Amino acid sequence: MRRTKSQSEETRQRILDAAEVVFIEIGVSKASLDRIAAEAGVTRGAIYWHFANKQELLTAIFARVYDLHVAVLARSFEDAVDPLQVVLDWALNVIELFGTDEHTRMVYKIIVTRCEYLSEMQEAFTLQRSMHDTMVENFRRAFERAEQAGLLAEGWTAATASTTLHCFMSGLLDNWLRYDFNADVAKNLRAALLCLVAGFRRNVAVPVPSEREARSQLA
Amino acid sequence: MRRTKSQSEETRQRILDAAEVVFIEIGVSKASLDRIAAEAGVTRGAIYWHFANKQELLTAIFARVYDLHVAVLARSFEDAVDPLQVVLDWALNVIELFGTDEHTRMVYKIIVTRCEYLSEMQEAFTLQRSMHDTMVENFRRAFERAEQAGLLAEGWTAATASTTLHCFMSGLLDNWLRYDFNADVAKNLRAALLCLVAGFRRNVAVPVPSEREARSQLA
DNA sequence: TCCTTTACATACATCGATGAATGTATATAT
DNA sequence: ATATATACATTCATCGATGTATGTAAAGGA
Repeated sequence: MRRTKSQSEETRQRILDAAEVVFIEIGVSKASLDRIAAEAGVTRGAIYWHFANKQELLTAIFARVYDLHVAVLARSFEDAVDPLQVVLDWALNVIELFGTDEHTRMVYKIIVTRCEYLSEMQEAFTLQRSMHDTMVENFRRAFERAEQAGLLAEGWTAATASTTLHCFMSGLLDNWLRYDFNADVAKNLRAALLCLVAGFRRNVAVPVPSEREARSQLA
Repeated sequence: MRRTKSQSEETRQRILDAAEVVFIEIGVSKASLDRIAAEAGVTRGAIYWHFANKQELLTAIFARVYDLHVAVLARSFEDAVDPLQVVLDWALNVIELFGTDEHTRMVYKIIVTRCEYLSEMQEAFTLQRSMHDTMVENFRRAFERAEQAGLLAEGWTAATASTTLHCFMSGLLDNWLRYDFNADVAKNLRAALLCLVAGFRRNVAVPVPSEREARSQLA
């Protein structure tokens, strides 16, 4: 029995949901389209109707969260007065994105721990690359502005501060997704981030902002 | 023609080398034993003689660097006077391990980017787990000692400092292996680490130690 | 109303990889 | 010197997964 257009879109979404689940469960390489179809309550025929192959299915999973993803990454970066505050806000935004959206978490968990990072997958990894590249570029620009404005604490340069925060964020996400952090750990991570960024700032007495303050400045 | 014992061991090592190369090249899941055998200049028969299957071959690759790995991780941690210096030294040791030993780099690159991190692989991931767990535990203990000794700078707690450094190191290694850092980047990473750890210390004027100083204290 | 297209399900052919079975020449123990 | 275990190479059977081809019932346009 043929479905209506909206039913078809439902089927497509169910397939994507099922693929996420199965990929997480047994990894991308071992996940057969048959297994994914069973999880979605359809047959392989349905999958081949909506997607050319497993590769395209994987790409589609990533594409589904891409817009939300880009929206967070692209938040204003140039016009703000205090570059260190901007950097902090941006990092908090990323953490909040991962804390809020389960699809984002599942997709990144798949990228980080459930598939192999090969050049042939280039297209599928656009999501991860854009995230990484945006992070590196944003941090570099902001910390250079901070350095020129004399905002950086003794010892730090734009390069070292940028590298430090970038590695911190990468490791944070990697650990989060690899070991399934709970809410407590996430809270601790935010606290650590606040300390870290505060430490970049010159002449701070006890400047660690409370989380409420930090979040109010996001609004 | 049957080989002598030492020849046999040579063959085994050649298979392990070949497996590393092929795993890096096309990923663990797509790597067939046939391809690995060809790379090693033997047939699948030789591989099945030395290893039960691909899984065991993977485990053997990891086991080959395990001793070196453990030796670095286990370096003295309790008896040193300055816990922050201990933490720095330990982190520098890890960086040096990865900078020096190519097998370690390849093995970790395989773990991070060329295979799927599933529970069934538990045994194979002992290496990575021990590294991670040791890191977390060592950092936690050292920073707690530092906190009790009043060594931590304003704003930092043992928990946040430990988390920060742990995430930094995870992200550092992840980026290193994922994007094949060159020597320049590695130098920048060491500089960033020195700044970061210096920032953990209370009442520092401009205490960022030169790299030479830091390394001399390792000896 | 009829025709075409859609949205799948079903059936089929193929292929690569695995693992086991077997073959074989030689090192090594006795 | 002979026997046996070793260190592979070769062959074979099997199996799961893929992709395609075909079937089909209903949706939607004319």
